[in-house]
Amino acid sequence: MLKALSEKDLYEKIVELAVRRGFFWQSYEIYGGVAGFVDLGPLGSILKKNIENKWRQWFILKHQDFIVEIESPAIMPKAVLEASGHLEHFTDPIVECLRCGRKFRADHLIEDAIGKSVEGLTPHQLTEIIKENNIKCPSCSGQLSEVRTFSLLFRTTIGPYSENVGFIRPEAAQGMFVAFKRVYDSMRGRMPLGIGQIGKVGRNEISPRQGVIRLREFTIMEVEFFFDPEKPKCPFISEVENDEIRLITAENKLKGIKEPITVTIKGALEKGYIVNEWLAYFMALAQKFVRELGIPFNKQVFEDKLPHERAHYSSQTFDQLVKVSRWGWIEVAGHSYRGDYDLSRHMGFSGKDLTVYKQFSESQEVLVEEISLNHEVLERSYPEEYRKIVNAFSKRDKNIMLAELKAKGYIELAGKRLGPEFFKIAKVKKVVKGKRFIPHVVEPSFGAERLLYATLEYAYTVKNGRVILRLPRDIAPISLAVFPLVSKEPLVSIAKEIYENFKKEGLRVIYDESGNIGRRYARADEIGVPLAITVDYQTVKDNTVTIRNRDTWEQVRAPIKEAYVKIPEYLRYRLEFKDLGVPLKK
RNA sequence: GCGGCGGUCGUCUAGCCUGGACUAGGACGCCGGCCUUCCACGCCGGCAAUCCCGGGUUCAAAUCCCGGCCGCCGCACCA
Repeated sequence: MLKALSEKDLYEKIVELAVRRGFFWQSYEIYGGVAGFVDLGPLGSILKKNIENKWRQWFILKHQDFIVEIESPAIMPKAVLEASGHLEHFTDPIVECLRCGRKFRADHLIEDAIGKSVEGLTPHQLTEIIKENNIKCPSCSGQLSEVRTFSLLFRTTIGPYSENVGFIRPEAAQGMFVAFKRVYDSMRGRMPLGIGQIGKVGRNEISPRQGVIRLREFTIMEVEFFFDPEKPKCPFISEVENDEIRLITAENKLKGIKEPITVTIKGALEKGYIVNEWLAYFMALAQKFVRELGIPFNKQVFEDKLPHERAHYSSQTFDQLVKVSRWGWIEVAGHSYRGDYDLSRHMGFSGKDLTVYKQFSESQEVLVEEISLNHEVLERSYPEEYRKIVNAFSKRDKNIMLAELKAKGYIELAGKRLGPEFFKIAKVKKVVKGKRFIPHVVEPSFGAERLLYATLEYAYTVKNGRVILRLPRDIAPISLAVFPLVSKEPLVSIAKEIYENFKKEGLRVIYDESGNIGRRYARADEIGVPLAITVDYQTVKDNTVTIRNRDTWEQVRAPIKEAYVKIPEYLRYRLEFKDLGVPLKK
């Protein structure tokens, strides 16, 4: 234990390197810092953009005819988060012990004490239950405070009126649900349709203490994928069906088994471990994407979340976990089946039609839910407003009213909130040429900063006492270093010219002539520059340079002209190092 | 938010217990120069810390005391 405390762990080494070389550091340092916020430095911001671009390749560009990217605001009006359920569910009821000061989740505490579910009760009701049952602090038996709520949402106000409350979004998803109809229309009614977004989100964590791993403001990369629930098949599943993934199944978790099983995507679908093909497809892509960041398959696992562990909107969620040194398995992505929860809620709360229409090839008989008024109950309860209500009902869209009833538990007509008892819902057979439906949604959602950290951790290696960041060469923030062997003419001029030419090719390049060649290689290795070109005296004679491999320290010699063409190919993994030139004898 | 421990150049650290000789020392790094024909070489010079912030005790505070901030560990929390 003492040894563990005195020796630096990998996390500390990464943080030290990150701070020193400009990947990331704690924000607001000169004012003492604030927990849960980081700045990305010059190298970190490039690395993050490269990770984002790789995500883009895997999730957007690969499917660009039907998955598109948008940007929506980080600040949301209250109404959106009311509809999404975050205002209600993103809040924890908390009680404090008046004696020892410990804080507890009030609902958990009560459920433990009286063995009954108290889900959905107000803080006031919870306080009453605590009093009635004389529940005390489980730690010191002290008196408990009133129950209050702690919201993980960052609150602000919009404009000059303080009653106009807004929040920083806790996920990018809601912006995409709210904009669904616009995107759907601009994509000319494409179904299935994916909407992706990369953006900052905020969650006001109570006590984030895991550096870059647990942030109050971070970047999410997510796709909301909308499809017809009657056509849940993914046409690309054959591309990935033989891929193996490691799954911690719900079944095994309930038995207390936390070891993952290895199954093919096909097997996981057949056995019902994964409920939907699209979800499975995105999980397969997710695994490959993370693999390309340098995190091997056997350091990744998907954990099926049990109902009580899932977010309010989800009917199945897999956490995608990767192994890191200090904290073990951390979640880098969530893969959720959100069903029609979000669109239904927004339809009910906004009163806007968010269904899509599909036409049948020929008329079909379908079962349709139809809502009508329960006139008897209505007339008895509201004899005076009866006619007004009937009138209002007749003017409204019946599908939207159905959604409103499901989302809110009531429909507002002529100023009255009418619960389900005022309506009749019948399933009727109809012969129609098409129908409207609410798309279902599957969501792969990644945390960019966690991926960035994990990427650094897997890249970090030590060779001969020197640090080498073995970043995948297509995401390394700097692609190439150019050095004169010694800082003398004409080597310097030649090296600078080569440096300029690579910059013109659009590469991120560094030029360095300080110190000696060994030191320059070492500095480049430490920030993960995959290749280094060195101009030596032979360059003066025959226009060849040496190219050095960061990972092996091997060198090849090649004509400069060839290097301009081949190095970009190497960086895209289209060439291997040996293809760059002839091996150099030591 | 509670409890324990900690916070000194960019990084790692010496000093703190036992207040004064500290103008806060070193190493690495970084910058400039010399040297150098391939892996943190050598030499010279330089940059860099009002010792986390604020208050107190004292003739005197990096050092002792109190509060705050931040970090680590444990508890709680983590849709």
